[in-house]
Amino acid sequence: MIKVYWPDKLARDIVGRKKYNYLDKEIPKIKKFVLKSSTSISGVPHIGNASDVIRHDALFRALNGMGKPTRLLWVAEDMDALRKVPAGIPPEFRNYLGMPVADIPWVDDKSYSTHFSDLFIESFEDYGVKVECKSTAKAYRSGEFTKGIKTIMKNLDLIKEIWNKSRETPLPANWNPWKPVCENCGKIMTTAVKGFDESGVSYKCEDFKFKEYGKEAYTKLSGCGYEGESKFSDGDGKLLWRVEWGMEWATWGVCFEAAGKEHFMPSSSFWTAGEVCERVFGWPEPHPSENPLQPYGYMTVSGEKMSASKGNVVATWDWPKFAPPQILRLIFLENPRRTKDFSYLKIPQYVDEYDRLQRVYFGEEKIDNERERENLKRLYELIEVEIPEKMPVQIPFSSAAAVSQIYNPKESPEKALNLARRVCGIRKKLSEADKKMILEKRLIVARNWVETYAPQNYGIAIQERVPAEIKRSFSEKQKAALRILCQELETKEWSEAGLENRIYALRDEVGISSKDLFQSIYLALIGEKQGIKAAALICAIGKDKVCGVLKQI
RNA sequence: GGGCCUGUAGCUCAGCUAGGUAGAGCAUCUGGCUUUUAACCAGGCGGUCGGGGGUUCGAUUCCCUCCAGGCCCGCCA
Repeated sequence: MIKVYWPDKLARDIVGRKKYNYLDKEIPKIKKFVLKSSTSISGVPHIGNASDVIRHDALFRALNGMGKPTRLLWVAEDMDALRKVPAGIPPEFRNYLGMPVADIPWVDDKSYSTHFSDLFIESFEDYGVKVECKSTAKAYRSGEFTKGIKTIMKNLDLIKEIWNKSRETPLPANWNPWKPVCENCGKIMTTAVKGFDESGVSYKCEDFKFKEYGKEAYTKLSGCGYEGESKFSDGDGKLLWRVEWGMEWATWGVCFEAAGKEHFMPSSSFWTAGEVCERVFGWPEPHPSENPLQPYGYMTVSGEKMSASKGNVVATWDWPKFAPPQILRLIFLENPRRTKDFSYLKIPQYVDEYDRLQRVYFGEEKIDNERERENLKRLYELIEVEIPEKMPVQIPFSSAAAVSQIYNPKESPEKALNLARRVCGIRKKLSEADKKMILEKRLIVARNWVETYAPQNYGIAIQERVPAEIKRSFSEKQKAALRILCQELETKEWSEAGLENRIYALRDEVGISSKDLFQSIYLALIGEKQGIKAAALICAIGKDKVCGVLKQI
């Protein structure tokens, strides 16, 4: 029996679901399975935001794999107000607090939210994610939600009954879930509804106090005092969250949407929205309850939640510059319910894991246990951006990092490629496609990683002074070889290839083993028993520095 | 104070929803590699499965409890 990877299992659960959860009836046959992922655009969309999209995409692939017609929606929650100016955004944006992010000007014709959501959407391609993009602001204003809003307004008593289940104080008699945008000042947080009928509400723009994320004190937002009316059919406003969520599901026919754990607390939004979805709209709430994916945990960086307002974020479009996008998919698809603490130093290890999965997939690495093998192959399919036709050439990330420091792949691509080939013992001739892949997907990426996130001189740190115990450990032959090497470096100009030949010849002249010779070179220069291509290393460090070290022997 | 999730080798994880004397990769270590010495090959080290109870012939797997970590607990989305 082959164990089914969680997206496949979840996909089967979704397809096999029979009944409503609040209504005693059967779910009609579903023609198209709609998955929804959404992101609130409070600032720079970061890799933590991508987790929701990537996990839904895995499920999307699983359903497609079952031959089920499926749509994957991604929704920008851009009718939501800006509640805090995130780190990295000019402080003047304080003036826009309380306005829908879709209405805040950026540069050119872009709004604050389209600026960020466009960048986010463009970056989806790097991760192999294809989605249909939606925006709540557009949906409200284009009339896409008008029918849903009307249904809500016809069923206010029922909605109050549902919502009151999770409240201590019941909603007041004149309560209405519509939140208008102030026609005068453009804020949505400051509008207080004063009355309503079946076509709209009347409101006054009043001062509003709220807590900014991470702050104890209340922030006061000034209302402009304007009194006006907001018609539901104009869509210049939004429904309160719990109601909005349920209405979205019904409007778009959503079968599944995972969300962060805060939505799944008892009496939290998922449950209210679900009941609204079924009892008000008659659409089955998206596959709820315990499942392998939800509620999912967030990504933390050194123990802190990654969030736009804290500023400890990596933008989704920056990640591929220093790590393969498949790695991010891997991190999010493994153990999805667990909170992930991330560190840049773990990247080489994750890349090794990815490479291994690729080898297993192409049968280059044998896994005896059939179940495990199938599992790993499936995981590879789900994390790969585009599955290659045949097994690609692999360069371990740590080797790539070392090579990229000796020859900067951006400045001398041919030299870096050559060295990488020799370091990794690749004999076959590389095709142009191989070269491009190794250069762009590995060497340049590794170099960026080293420059930005890795310890200085990752792997090729030359030691200024040779420690006494290392000197003492050298045999007479080793010392002799190093002295000769030093002398010849000083008196002659060497090419890398020439130097390599000379080192091997030296081995025979002095009469020591390759191991002893190479070990002494590496121990003297970098304090390690092994190292990368001695000749290349010496050339990269420069003969002056090398001789400075070797003279100490 | 309450709720939910998580806790398996140094690291990342599998196994746990049909309970049967602990698994993988990476790292580390050892050996091999006479122009592939950070590649590659062979091998070793490494965990009383967070602690304690219980059910059972037998529990990492089921139940209870404690501990630790994460997240959440607003007429915010």
